[in-house]
Amino acid sequence: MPELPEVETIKQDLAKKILGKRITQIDIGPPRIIRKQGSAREIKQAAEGRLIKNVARRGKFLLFHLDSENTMVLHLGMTGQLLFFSSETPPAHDKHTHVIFRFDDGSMLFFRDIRKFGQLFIVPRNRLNKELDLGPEPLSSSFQKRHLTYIMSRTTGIKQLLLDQKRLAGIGNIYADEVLFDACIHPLRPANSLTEQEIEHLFVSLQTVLREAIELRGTSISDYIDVSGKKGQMQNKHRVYQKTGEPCPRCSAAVQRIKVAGRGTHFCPNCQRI
DNA sequence: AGTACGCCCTGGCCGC
DNA sequence: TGCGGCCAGGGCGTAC
Repeated sequence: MPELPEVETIKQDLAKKILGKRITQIDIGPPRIIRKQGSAREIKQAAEGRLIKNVARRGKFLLFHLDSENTMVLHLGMTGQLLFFSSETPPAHDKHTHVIFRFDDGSMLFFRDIRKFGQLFIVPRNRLNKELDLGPEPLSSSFQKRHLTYIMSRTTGIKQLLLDQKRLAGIGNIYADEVLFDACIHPLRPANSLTEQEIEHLFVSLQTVLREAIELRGTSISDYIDVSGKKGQMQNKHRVYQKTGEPCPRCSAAVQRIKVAGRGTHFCPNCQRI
């Protein structure tokens, strides 16, 4: 599932490929990738003929700033993929390809999404923050420990809080488990029960785990691939996610799996005490 | 306002 | 071998 590191990898690759190009045509298939925020016609109307001025990321959202007052926003959901094809490489387009962006140099961008949890919509740039309604970026240079302390000042379980995009942007199920393991914090701990040292540790773990994941170009467990179709390597560095029963790399205790907020949650019962 | 839960969707896996 | 049933989960709508 694409989380912050995967979307960041896609963003960086995509910027090199489509920055400054003009969208000549957008073909949108029948599935409801389009949902509420605007019909297919509205998206075509707003984006066709426009230049890609910038490719950015906010949380798990990809942002395509157009040469107008609008930004085209894409969320990859659980199984979304963006595949770039230069004009020389004829693409293999299948039943899971829901949107095709064509550019003025003949290149194309395919949006595939098996489970159709993805979203595509247009937002006027001045309403973007309000529409997305996201917490701070954990890797932003302006994100400081005191911000994390503030986020943690509630009784909600720590994992549930990390997954709440309104509190902190970009963390999904995989990195929530990996970050909490790195910080030696039990996923069910009430957020406001963390000590100063634990918040410090969590703050550092957020940076290290997410940065390493970006360096390794993300986690490819189920469907994630980059814009060239290549897998990331971070799954090889996972220490607890989907390692139920395997020895903890720190203490060799068996990794446990529980359900938290409806999500499979993996942790070391010895290193991460309640 | 905060929280809990069902729903969307498909492929993969399990058991019979 | 085939097939029904269940599971994975990000985000949103609904209920409390």
